[in-house]
Amino acid sequence: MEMVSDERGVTAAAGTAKARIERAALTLFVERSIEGVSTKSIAAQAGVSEGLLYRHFKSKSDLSRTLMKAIHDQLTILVRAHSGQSLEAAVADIVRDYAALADNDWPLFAYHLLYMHRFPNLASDGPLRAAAELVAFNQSAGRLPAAVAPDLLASMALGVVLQAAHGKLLGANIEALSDHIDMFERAVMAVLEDA
Amino acid sequence: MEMVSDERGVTAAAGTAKARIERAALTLFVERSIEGVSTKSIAAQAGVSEGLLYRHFKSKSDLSRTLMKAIHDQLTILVRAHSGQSLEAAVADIVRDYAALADNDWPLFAYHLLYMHRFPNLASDGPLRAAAELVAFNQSAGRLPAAVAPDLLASMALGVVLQAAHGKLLGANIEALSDHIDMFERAVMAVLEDA
DNA sequence: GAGATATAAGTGATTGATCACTTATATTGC
DNA sequence: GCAATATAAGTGATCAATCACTTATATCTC
Repeated sequence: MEMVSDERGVTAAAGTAKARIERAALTLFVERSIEGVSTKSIAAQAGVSEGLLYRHFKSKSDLSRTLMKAIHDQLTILVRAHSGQSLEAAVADIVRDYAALADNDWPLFAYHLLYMHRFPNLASDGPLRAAAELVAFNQSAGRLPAAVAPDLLASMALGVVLQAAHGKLLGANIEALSDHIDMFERAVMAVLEDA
Repeated sequence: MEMVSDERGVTAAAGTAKARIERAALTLFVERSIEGVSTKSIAAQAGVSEGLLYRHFKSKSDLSRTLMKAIHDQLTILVRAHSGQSLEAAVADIVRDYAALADNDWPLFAYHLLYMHRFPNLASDGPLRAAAELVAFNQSAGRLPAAVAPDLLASMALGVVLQAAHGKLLGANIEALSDHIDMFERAVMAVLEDA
């Protein structure tokens, strides 16, 4: 059973009813907010009955949490994957992978961008925490000024990329984030070193 | 009739039923999302009847839009107010005022941070647009590199501060944004000049 | 491998609760 | 005594979730 994580599915096998439900929910949640979307409309968009939704998820809240955990864990792994390199290389890789993920599955990325704050339980181990650890390591190695709290500095650095993504949400003329990764990398490094 | 914009009211006179409704709505919207809050619960939190809500606002949607326009316009004016100075001075003033507004009325600021994307009609004239114009002016004057799209660069610069605010929402150890304005200013300038 | 039995996938009608909003009535300040 | 301000009691619609039931797919027994 092939596991995918692209336009066709989040964690379930592509094409299955469960994957169609997840994709429909994701799209509608981003368009109209989580609470603003009914289980009936999710089922209609997925082309399944409303009852089936409850065979695969115990509640609408379970569905929304499952989707968030999928992208949240994906982003966390993405940040941690580049910890064993020089800071410049790590930042370049993380920025590139962030942009690629956003471009390859914008609804999933936008879902995390918009609604992560509704899942505070997940925040204790997420991409922000992973980035803060990367900052702290480079501070203790003397490669970054140690005066700033690591999680705050990580927030500011990530904010450069995330707010550009937010601009795309609001209709700014940004097609693909990947078109700007060199600039993002320079800006992130500038924040880390000059703040 | 005194107009206020602090913990006790957004645009209405302090202490009036209308102001209490606005403040209750704001608090609940930030806690539970706009669609996740009922008119009944807003009225209960404000200590008024549900019907009274409809004497002051024609709908729940009107109420949420009124609140958003209030903070949106306030932020726009804040950015435009500092356009006639040197770039360094403008950035310092804007960062200071942003942080002060966030600290003085966190629910109102958080409301803008969280739900602005649900009001795309307002985006054409907002703080992001005002910041983009400031960037464009400094680019044409040769004080900033002209290679980057102004709205994208403005997004990235604002993102430094806004993502720090987001960190506070997720429970990071940030008490007051105003405690970090010098660092924010340095980071914003670094993004603008090095990106 | 055929028949029997179990399990998973799927349906759509229905539930009580809650939704945004309205109407009829009361109270207030001048 | 009259507006303006407020309230409580409603309205039909829609909500998330569950229900009894059907169909398809395994798994087991011999």
